[in-house]
Amino acid sequence: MIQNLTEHDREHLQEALGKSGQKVTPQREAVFTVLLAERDHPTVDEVFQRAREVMPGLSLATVYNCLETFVGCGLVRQVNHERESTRYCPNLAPHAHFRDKATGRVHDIELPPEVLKSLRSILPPGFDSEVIEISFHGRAQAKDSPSN
Amino acid sequence: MIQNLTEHDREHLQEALGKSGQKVTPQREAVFTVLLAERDHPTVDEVFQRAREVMPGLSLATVYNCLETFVGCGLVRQVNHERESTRYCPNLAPHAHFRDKATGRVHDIELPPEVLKSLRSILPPGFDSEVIEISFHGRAQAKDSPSN
DNA sequence: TTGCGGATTAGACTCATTCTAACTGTGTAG
DNA sequence: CTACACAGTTAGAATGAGTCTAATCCGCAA
Repeated sequence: MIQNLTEHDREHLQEALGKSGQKVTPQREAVFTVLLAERDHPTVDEVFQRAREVMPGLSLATVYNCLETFVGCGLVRQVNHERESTRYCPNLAPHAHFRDKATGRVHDIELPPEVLKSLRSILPPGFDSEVIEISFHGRAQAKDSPSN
Repeated sequence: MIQNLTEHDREHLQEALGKSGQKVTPQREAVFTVLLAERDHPTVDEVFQRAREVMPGLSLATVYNCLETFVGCGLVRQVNHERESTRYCPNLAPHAHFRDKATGRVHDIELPPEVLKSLRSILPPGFDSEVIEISFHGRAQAKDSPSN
């Protein structure tokens, strides 16, 4: 079940929100509590359901707002970051992607075998990966090179 | 503009489709041609628009079908693989994610600094990345460890 | 009190994707 | 030749995550 925040966590919340000029509200506290209670990468809807157990009047929109706020002040990370349209590419060689924030363009980045190998090596025993997706997000000054 | 497929590419298409018991159709050819013509990681809708220039009657559903078929027989890769609900986690340390196909669960995988560094090193000059997302997809025999 | 502004709310809306049911065209058994 | 099967295609409806909007709430300052 959902416990209250520890003093430490409440301070953490307050400080992070304060830094970007925002306040602790009961709703934010509830959502944050849910996130800390069960660290299973919940979806927005799961957060909503769980938080409602404690605060029945809470609205879905508020959960979206809270999570956005938290991400904005670095309290929480989004896992499925890029939730845009799916894109396709015919480049089958192992490669990473780089999304240019400025242009929205996606560039292919070659992925040397040794890097791929070092990546695989970080998986604990018992984890068997078929697909690895790597995507960078940032800015590219590069000219319009033939991506892919 | 959209050229016809080279003989080589047509054979490639035919072979890949044939292997999984499917046929080359004019629509599939058109969609494949579009993918090869401009390798800019188009969205489904972009593929649709471009393919329509050549085949005006083509429907959006067919483009979805074709792309799914192509991915299924390994002709094409999906870039934005996981298009599920966005998930959130309060683990701010650099880490990768592992999605267990069987359970749908997401596990955090620790990301050692040297691996992170080697990843950054594959970026060509001019590419400046703020965020790196790494996600594995596969199966985990591991017990229900506190994913986080 | 009054008014302001940030936060919250319900519900409408958007938009990518999926589903459905009808239709087409080709191949094959009779 | 005929007809049945079946994969592929089609338009449009349905779904579902996420966003937007306009109304309301609430604490605080004048």
